[in-house]
Amino acid sequence: MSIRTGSRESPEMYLKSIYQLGVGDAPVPISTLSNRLGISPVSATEMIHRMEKRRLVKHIPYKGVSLTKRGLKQALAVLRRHRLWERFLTDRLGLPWEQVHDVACSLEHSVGPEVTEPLAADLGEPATCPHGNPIPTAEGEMPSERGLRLHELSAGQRAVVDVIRPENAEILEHLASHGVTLGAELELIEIEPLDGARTISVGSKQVVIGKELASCVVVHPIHA
Amino acid sequence: MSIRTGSRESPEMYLKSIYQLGVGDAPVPISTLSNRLGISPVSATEMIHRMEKRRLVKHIPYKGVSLTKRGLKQALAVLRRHRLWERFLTDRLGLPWEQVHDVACSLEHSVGPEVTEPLAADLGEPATCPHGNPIPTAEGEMPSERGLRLHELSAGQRAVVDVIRPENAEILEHLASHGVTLGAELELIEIEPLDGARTISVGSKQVVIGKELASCVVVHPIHA
DNA sequence: CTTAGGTTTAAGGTGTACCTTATAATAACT
DNA sequence: AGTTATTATAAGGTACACCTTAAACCTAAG
Repeated sequence: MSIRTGSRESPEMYLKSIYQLGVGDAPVPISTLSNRLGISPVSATEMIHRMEKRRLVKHIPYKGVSLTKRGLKQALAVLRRHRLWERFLTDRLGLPWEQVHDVACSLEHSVGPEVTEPLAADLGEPATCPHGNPIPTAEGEMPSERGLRLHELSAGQRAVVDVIRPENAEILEHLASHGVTLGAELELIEIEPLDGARTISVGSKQVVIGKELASCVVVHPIHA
Repeated sequence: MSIRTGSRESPEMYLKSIYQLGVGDAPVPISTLSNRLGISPVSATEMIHRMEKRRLVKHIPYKGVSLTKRGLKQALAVLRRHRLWERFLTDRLGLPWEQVHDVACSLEHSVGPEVTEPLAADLGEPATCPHGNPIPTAEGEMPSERGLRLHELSAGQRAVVDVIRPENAEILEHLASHGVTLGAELELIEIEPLDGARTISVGSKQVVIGKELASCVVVHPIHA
């Protein structure tokens, strides 16, 4: 009847964020991190120090943070749990696409492999979360997830939507309302000068989305 | 991307324990509570004070704690989540009977009705947890759970096991290894003097279990 | 009615995870 | 090289949930 959960909650969020913000092996600036987590830079620095003592991250002053081998392993484990729970919530409970992310965020810290592995089995060892992101393997391998971003397309190119990231309810709803959903086929019509907003055609409609938003959409090009 | 879970974890454990330790409307002594939770009486008193401010419990000094209407409602909600997760873990993931309690203990604090109600639906609105305990309704009603305890039987009486409580892995495993499982039919053979250990026959075997342990087993008598 | 034992309050501490304000150090740009 | 902006550290605080030790208090039992 122990009561302690041993608040591994926050550090896990840091790990996940560092992993997701990291491009290649470049260290993630603490400001970027604190920004994403909605935490003051000072507090984030403190936390990073604590995590460094536990050998989860390496901090290069004035450069940023990167994950150690241990940290990476743990980050991928959290990510796996997160995405499996998302699948569970949509596939088994029928919760809507846009809502599952937040719920999965609280579930991901609550259980270990003794639950997530049977869960993965029950779900049929899915390869991706409902938003199309790949699920790390139980062994801690991340399937390559390099795709083209919508804003990297050039005018006239056709492509299919693979992933939408980050899994923010607002973003997901907005894109969905414009017809940009997983598997949707689209064509890039025009790139606006200055702002770089993209005009794309989806189905029979034409919609305009900003460059930032476009960069949330991962696609693979198809031959027109 | 909020990071705060708003540690409702511990208070919820207190609520659950108070509910489960409470017999009728008698207040639960803080020592009993602190004992169950493995926490010092001083700390428990502190927590009770905090919870009193939030109008979750009423503390009568030197008597004990009882739940307010709000506290009761919340306790039953936690219990519902707990027992639904237990069902999920056994029915859907095939985890063993004796292990699901601890896992459910961490899951029960992570999600609200937006998840547990669809979960209940998916599980077929079960009425009891895998250990036989009744699941409170979504409206916060607790189905009556008064049964006879094994130690209340007299020699010669036959009965069927309905519930085992508390859901402690050690207890569950020990009883199971003696053939005392849900639905098992048993007969009380003899009550040992002084200690009050019970000799019972289960299946074709005779086993002896202590009085304390016997009180964990809820049964309903049958006509021999 | 007194006293032993359980209960409560008080006082001081720990560790985690956040906050603000202010100062120091560095990097990067002109 | 000097200034600016970012980044880090220092100092002091809050809140939660636990801890110990010690003193005050009540209750119930002899």
